[in-house]
Parts: sequence; structure tokens; C-alpha cells
Amino acid sequence: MIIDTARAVFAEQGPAATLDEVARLAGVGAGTLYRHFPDRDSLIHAVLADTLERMIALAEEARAEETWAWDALDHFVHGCAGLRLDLLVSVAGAQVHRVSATPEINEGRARLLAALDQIVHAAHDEGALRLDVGSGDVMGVVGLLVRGLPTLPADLGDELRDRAVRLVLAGMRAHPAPTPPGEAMTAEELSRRLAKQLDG
Amino acid sequence: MIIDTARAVFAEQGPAATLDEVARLAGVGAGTLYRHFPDRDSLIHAVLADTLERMIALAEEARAEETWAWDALDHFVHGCAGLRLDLLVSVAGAQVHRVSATPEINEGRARLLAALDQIVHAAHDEGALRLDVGSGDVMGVVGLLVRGLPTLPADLGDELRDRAVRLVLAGMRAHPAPTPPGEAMTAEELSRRLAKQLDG
Amino acid sequence: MIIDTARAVFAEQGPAATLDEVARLAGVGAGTLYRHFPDRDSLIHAVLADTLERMIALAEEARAEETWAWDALDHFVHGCAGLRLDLLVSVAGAQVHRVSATPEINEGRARLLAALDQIVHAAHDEGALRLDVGSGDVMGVVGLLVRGLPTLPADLGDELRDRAVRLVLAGMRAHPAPTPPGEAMTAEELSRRLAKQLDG
Amino acid sequence: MIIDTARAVFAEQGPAATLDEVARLAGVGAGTLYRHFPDRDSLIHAVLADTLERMIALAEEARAEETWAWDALDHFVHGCAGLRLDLLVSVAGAQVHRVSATPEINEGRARLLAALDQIVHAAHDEGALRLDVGSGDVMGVVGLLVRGLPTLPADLGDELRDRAVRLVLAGMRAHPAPTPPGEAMTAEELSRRLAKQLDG
DNA sequence: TATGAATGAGCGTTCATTCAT
DNA sequence: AATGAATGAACGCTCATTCAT
Repeated sequence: MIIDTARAVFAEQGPAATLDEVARLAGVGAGTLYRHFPDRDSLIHAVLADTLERMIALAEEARAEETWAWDALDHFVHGCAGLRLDLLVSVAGAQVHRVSATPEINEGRARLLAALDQIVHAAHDEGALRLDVGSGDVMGVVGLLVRGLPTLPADLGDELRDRAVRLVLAGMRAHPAPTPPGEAMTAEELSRRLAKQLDG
Repeated sequence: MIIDTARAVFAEQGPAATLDEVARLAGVGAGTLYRHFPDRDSLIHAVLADTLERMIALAEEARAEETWAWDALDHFVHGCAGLRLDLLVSVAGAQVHRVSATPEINEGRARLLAALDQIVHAAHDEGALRLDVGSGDVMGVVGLLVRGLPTLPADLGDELRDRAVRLVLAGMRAHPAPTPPGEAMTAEELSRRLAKQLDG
Repeated sequence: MIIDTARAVFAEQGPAATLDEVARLAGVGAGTLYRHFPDRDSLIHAVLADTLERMIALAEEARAEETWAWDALDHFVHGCAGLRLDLLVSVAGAQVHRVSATPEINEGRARLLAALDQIVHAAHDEGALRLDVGSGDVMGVVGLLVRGLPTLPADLGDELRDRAVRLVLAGMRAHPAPTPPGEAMTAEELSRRLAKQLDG
Repeated sequence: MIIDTARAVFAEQGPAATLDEVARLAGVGAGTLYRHFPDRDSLIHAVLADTLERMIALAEEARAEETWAWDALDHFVHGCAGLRLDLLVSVAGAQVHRVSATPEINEGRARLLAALDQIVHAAHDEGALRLDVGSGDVMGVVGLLVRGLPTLPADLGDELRDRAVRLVLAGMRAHPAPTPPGEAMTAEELSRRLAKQLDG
């Protein structure tokens, strides 16, 4: 699937990835890629739309699988982090205003927000989510946190992101922080692991 | 100053900005830019180093101006958001491993972590910061949150980021959430403001 | 008919027309076009051969319908101008040496020259055509004049071409110019009509 | 000079010539060509403008060097044929409406028509040029005849064009044809020479 | 030292041609 | 036989980098 390959290539190689590379890894000719996606924006649009669908599915899955709404929220936010949307967002960067102003994207966004809204309202009713935190906040936080930290080695970036996700969920909790993030990530630890990157 | 122009151009035009554009806006010839920064990595390195200096200065300023360590932490995190590091990080993306593996950058990172460590330890001693949150967590959160949300109109992105920053600070707080982020950003509000973007 | 479509497309869109466009307008798939004409030269060859047939038919019609050979010559030359061979010739351009070196094209040319020769000899016998003008001259003049003037609006180009055709026929006439081209096309008139083009 | 090379390449290789080929033959890099002429239209425009200048200079030269206005007219028309505008016109084809709708081109056309008008009026006064032939006719005829006959070998095409030019001048002459084009180009002669093309 | 024109490798894109259905 | 999606070579064009002035 070209879209999956595109997502992977953008995530791996960054915004500078060439579409020829996408075509090659997808196992098709360059012409075939361009037949399906006449220009770069078109491909980005398709990846964005596909990503929205995955997020919607994730929200519905979270609601269905978890008993408590708070757990569904936790499931959704951690799940988004696992989608590796990372560099896609930055790839989209410049083009995204143009690209995302389509009925398809907007309709997808609306569906996602609706699905998330149910979770958020239920979590409010449970008394687990602060009433001054809305579904817009959840989306904003997801948009910021699901990205990786490209300046860091992947595993360290993933760990820091998971800790940040837990912290923000703790901040959203109506009552005293229920999800301690474990051992503190100290400056010594961070320095030590960055040093390994330079050696490796 | 070429470095400031470069930061501004990358922030405005995204990763696709050409160095010719940087030179033009800086009011110098392309040759002059290359005299100072022999290649693209060199310019990115200079911007990263300059950014580190600003963050270090911000940490020291926060420590000096605030009485309570918790307030200094808040000052620092919110201040980083104001540096508009946004797109710089994504620009750096692919090149950054190469670029950031220099003595200058590493020494700067060490100085920043040291300055931040003082704030974090003091906040621990105050009892305001959860003991399981370290300076590495603060740096990770800053790295994730200072970026904008390129898919959203700038003012909405800024507001969501500020709310996320407050939430994460609330999650770091040792005792029940001290900084309520005000009114919830509901799905309705988010949808309404996104709709305005499409109309405008 | 693919050949007619090809002639029309080349005449309308110029040499840059794609064969996909020809296939689309002819209402067939690209594969079908290539089944009939294995490559671009093959299609051009077919259009050239078809055009030759039309010119031969025109020469024979002129001979049959006109009492005087001079009138038949006039009929043929003006008739060629109406075939809209225009851009075809320029399309052929680069490929034409290769393409026209086939028995079919050469045999067609020979038949056309033979038909024209009869007209020319009869016109010599009538005393209407200068003896120093041969059928080769007629073919050459036709080849030059049937093309349009692409830099001009179509109607003005057509009018100038018709006037040029009349002038050259006048020059071929054995005795003083028998076919005055009417009012002179003055520079003022030409400028005025070109100005209209820019306005419209 | 890139413009001269472009004219030559278009004349030699036809409309399909690549701009890289133009650059290569001009002895510059592709980038240099694109610096001077940002797109294909821009290069065509420059060649058109340059050609207009040459025609204007030719009209003025003809007027200055010839005693009789008729001879100046003859000089101009034959001179244009020597400019090898040939394929340029067909290259321009599709693009030319866009390209020629510029102040520079229009001003050049006006100057050319003015220069030609003087010759035409003087030739009218001499009694040598038919009064029903204007400068617009001369321009139209030039536009049609200066082109080569791409379907023929170059030398044969040149000869037929020269004969056509003489015929049209004869047709413009107020009194009986003054410029016999020599021996008739017979069908036999034409066939014989075309046969040589196939052998060679 | 500063300049900006020249360079040319490399990318996005097109389209003549093929081939599985 | 007809189709139209897939192919990939080739072209127009860009832009990081160099160098003569």
C-alpha cells in the first residue's frame, strides 16, 4: 500500500524524503505513484485522511474495550503515541493548510472530535477528568505529544514522550495524580544516555 | 544577523526554505552566507547553538527573578514556548544527529541541564515538584511542547499549546493541581474555530 | 476514426499533443491506439498518407469540375488551403524524413504529382500559366501557403493566407494579373486587427 | 549567445528540442539558461523579440541600399527568407499567443510595420507595386514563405521557397511579371530529386 | 572580503509504450 | 480485440555550492 509506505518513509527519512524513494519502497514505478497521487500534496492529503481514520478507530476501540471512561482516555492518548505520526506532521507543515482544507479532512476531524467527546463527557461524569479540560485539550495535547523528539535517539525520545504523556494525563486528573511516572528522569541519566549516542 | 534571519525564515517558511532566501532576507549575497556557514548543516548548527544559549539564559533569568523554585520552573517552561523554536526542530530533523554531535552543542546541553537541575532540585526541596519528575522530564516536555501545531491557525495552536503546558505543569505538581487552565476547550469550541479558518 | 481525430488534435493543440489525448478524444483506450499504430511515427505516417489521398482526390475533382485548366489550378490551390493541413506539417517536422521515406508515401506523392501535372500541362497549353512555372512549383507553393499563421488570430491568418494564395496565382499567370486580391491589406488595417486580438 | 543558439537548435532539431540541448550547445549550464530565461516561453519570447529586431534592421537596410522602392521590397522579402526563421514559427505555435501579447513584441511589430509601410508607399508611388497590395500583405506573405518545407531535403526546400517568393513578388508587380523564376520546376525534376533523398 | 552569476546533480513530473485482464 | 493501469526513461526546473570579479 503506497499510503503506508509513504507514512513509513516520511517517519524514517524525514521531510526530505523523495517520492521516488516512496515509490521504490512501495514496489511500484514512479509513474504509478503519480497516477494515484498527482502531486506531493495529494499524497500527503491521503496520508492525513488515513491517519484520521486510524485515530477514529482508536477512539472507538478505546471506548469499547475499557470499562472506565478515564481508562479509555488513557488508552486513546497512549495509542495515538503509538501511531508514529511523528514526522508526518512536520512533513505536512508548510503544505498542510492547503491540504487539510478539504471536505474529507474536515468531516474526518468532526467525526474524531465527536468520538472523543463521548469519552471526555463520560470521564467528566465519572469525576475522573477535570471539568476544565475538554476534548479540544485532548486533541491539542495529542497533536503535540505524539511526535517524536528528532534530536534524540529513538528509544530515549520514546521514553521521554511516554513520561510526558503520563504527566499530562496526571495533570488532567480531577483528583491527586493517579499515575506516577515511575523513577525521575534525572539530568545525570539524560546526559549519560546522550553520551552513549555520541559514542555509538 | 544571519542566524536570526535563518531562524525566522525556517519558522515562517518551513523546512523547504532555500538558503538563497535566507541570504536575501539577511541582506547579503549567497557567497557571504557560505563564507560564514560553509554548508547547510553549519548554519543549522549555529542556530541550534544560539537557541541553546537563549534557553540557558532563560533558565538563569527564571532562577534569579522568581522567589519560589516552582515559579522559576513555570517561568522557564512557559518562556521556552515563547522562543518560537517551532519549526526549527523539524527543520533540523534529518540533519540533527550529525549536526548536534559536536563539542559545542554538547557542552551547551550540559550547561542547560545544570541550570535546570538547580531549579528542579530546589523545587523538590520546596515540596512543590513531584519527586518522580526530573530535569530530564522537563527538557523532554519542553522539546515536545514548544513546537507549534502546524495544522492549526497560529492563534489557536498557541492557545492549545499554552493549555497543554499548564496541564503538564499541573501533572508535575506534588499536590493537587494548582494551576487550573480555565475554561475547558470543548469540541464545539475547537470545531467553531477551525471552521473560521476555512472561511477566512 | 483515429486518423481524423489525430489530425484534429494536432491541428488544435499543436505538436505537443499527447497520444493519450488523441486516444481519449477518439473514444478508444490507449492500448487500442497502439494496436493500430505501434508508435508515434506510425500514426503520423497514417495521417500523412491520408492527407495525400485527399489532395489527390482534390486534384482530380478540380480537373473534372472546371472547364479551364487555369480554373482547375486555382480550384486545387485554394482547396488545399481549406484542408487545414496547418500544424500537421509542423508536427511532422523532426520525424518526417524517416516517416515519409516509405513506398506508400512515395507512391502517393507520385500519383499526386501526376494528377497535378495534367492540370499544369493543360494550363500551359491554354496559355494561361507561365511556361517557367511547373507542377513542382505548384506543390512547393501549396506546401508553404496551406499552413496557417499561428502568431495571428485564426480569421486574420486565414484572410492573409487567401490573399497570399491569390498573389502567387497572379504571379503564375502568363498574362497580366487576372485576379486582383481586392482592397489592399494596409499596415493600419493589420495593426487595428492585431490590437483587437489583444483586447479580446 | 543563448538566443542565437536557441534559434539554431529550434531550426535544426524542430520543436522537440530540449532546453538542455540548447544550454549544452550554448556552452552554459542548464541553470544559467534558466537564470536568464525562467521558462520555455521566456526563451521563445526572447527569440521572437530578437527576430523582430533583425527584420526591422533588414527593412531599414533595404530602404537605404536600394535606389528603387521595388528593389527594396524585393531585398526585404528575400532577406527575410535568409533569416532562417523556419521552425521557430512552428516552435512558437501553441505558446505564441501568450508569448507575443507583450508590450515589447507589439511595439516591435508596430516599428516593423512602419518601416515596411514606407517601402510599400514608395513602391506604390513608383507605380511598381499593385495598389491593391499593402504592407499587411507583404508581412503575411513573409510569414508564410520564410518557413522551410520540413518534409523536403533542405536544399530542395530552399529552392522551392525561393521560387515561390519570386512568384509572389511577380504577382505583386503592377505590370507584367518582371522576374521570371527561370526554368520550371517540373514534376519529373521534383520526383527525381525526392528519389535522391531516399537513396541518400 | 563581499558579491551574485554560473554550475550541474538531482528531483518532481510527464507520457510513450507495454501487458495483464 | 479492447482496455487502461503500470512502467520507467527522459525532461524541465531548482537550488546548494563554487568562483571570477
